[in-house]
Amino acid sequence: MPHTTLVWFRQDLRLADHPALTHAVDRSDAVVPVFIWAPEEAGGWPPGGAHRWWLHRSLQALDRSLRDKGSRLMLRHGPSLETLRTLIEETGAGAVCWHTGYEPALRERDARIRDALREDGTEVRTFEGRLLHDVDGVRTGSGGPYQVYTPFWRKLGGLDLPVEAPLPVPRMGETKAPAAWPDSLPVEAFGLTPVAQDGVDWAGGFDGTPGEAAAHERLQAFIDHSLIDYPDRRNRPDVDGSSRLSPHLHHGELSPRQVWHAVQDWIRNRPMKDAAEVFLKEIVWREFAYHLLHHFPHTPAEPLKDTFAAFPWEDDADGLDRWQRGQTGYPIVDAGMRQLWQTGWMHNRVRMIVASFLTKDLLIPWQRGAEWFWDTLVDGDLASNTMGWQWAAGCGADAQPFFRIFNPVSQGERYDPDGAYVRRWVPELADLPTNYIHQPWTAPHDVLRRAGVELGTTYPRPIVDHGQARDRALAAYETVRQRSKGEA
DNA sequence: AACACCTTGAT
DNA sequence: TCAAGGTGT
Repeated sequence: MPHTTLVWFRQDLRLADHPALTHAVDRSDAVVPVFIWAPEEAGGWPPGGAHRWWLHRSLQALDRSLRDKGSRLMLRHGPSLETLRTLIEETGAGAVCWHTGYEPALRERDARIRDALREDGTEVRTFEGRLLHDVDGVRTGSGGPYQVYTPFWRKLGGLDLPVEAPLPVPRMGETKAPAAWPDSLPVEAFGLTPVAQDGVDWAGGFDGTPGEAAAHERLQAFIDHSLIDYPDRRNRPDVDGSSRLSPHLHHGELSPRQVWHAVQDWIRNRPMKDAAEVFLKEIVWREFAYHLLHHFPHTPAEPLKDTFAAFPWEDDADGLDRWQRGQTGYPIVDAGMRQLWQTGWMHNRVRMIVASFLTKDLLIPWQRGAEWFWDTLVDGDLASNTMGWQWAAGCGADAQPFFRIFNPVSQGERYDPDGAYVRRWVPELADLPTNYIHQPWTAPHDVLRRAGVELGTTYPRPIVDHGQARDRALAAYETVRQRSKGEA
């Protein structure tokens, strides 16, 4: 039994259901929790701005929880291997443990660190703390990875997927503290909170409460009040029926095992399997995203379907800028992009609409959209972001067929029928009557005047005509479609 | 090898 | 009603 064990926290900023921490507490006299800030090791995907804002607060929350237990979180600035070695020397630790990561660059880094530490004579133990399934253990009949969701879901067992019970918070107590705590940086030293520019604080309106306690409150509130209506309300950005667990899951304040068991408990108490199944399928979509990232590690940058490597995308800098700023002239698109910028989060239905608009209406490469989301989402997750964008662009696993091009007007009318979502995020349109809220350019002059809207001045005219843009996208698709046929 | 199937749509 | 074509068994 090693005298002291380092627990290397990464995307698992919680105390409950933390196999690495539990192992360390069970198996050593002293436990030293550590978080290392080393963004340059992320292989071109360092945490984005909004993500860092969340991380800052989540680290504070974790440190508070640890202090309540007589422990504390050691904060250090990378590189990771050298930092761990320094901490081992300072604390006399004989072992290090952590949870497996799945981002390609971090996976390689972790393997290198594991080998180096073992050569030093340090015991290294890694645990599964992020997923419900074993990414190497789930294979198709022919031994390959899945590329279609439904067979993947069935293979896991659907609702009958066996999920181990989550672990309780380990009993730490003062007895597990080291004789002396090493030095730790203040979290402010990482510079994670965006600096206000021109008197405007970007993060001032960010949404959600980081930390393990808030994550559990959110989960319980969702199960108690929203789960039963989830199938109907999850697509409505105006009524907010989604779980909003994504940032908590991404940062590991909550584990998918905890979510799974909480929902299964809810099912047991009432015969409402269907609503729960729709939600748990979303949790398994997250598993699928990790399955894909693990087996196709090139996909954050390159399309999964290689015929799309030759797709005639257009690098339209002005179009990208207007999309990012929510100035496309399509209200549902602009509402989504402004919600994202102001709160660090966007409703999933709207994520699909804005992604379709960028890739189909503007023909801008999906990678530009993925990069923007990466920088602006508090839940930015390499696996989910990559899968989502490739799905929307039509070049990914189980993608929507390319010719399914979202119509931003009909999508707005269907999922924001009263225009409440648009009015909230595009306030310059707030006084427009509902029948014009999703297509202000069709409103008569006097209606616009009464609503205080002057197209081209207070709100932009559409930057593309959707009908023409749709034809252009289909023609562009035709070029790679012919190519793939010719090669076959 | 044949066959069923495939998250979220548009006209 | 239409829109391809691949995936997985």
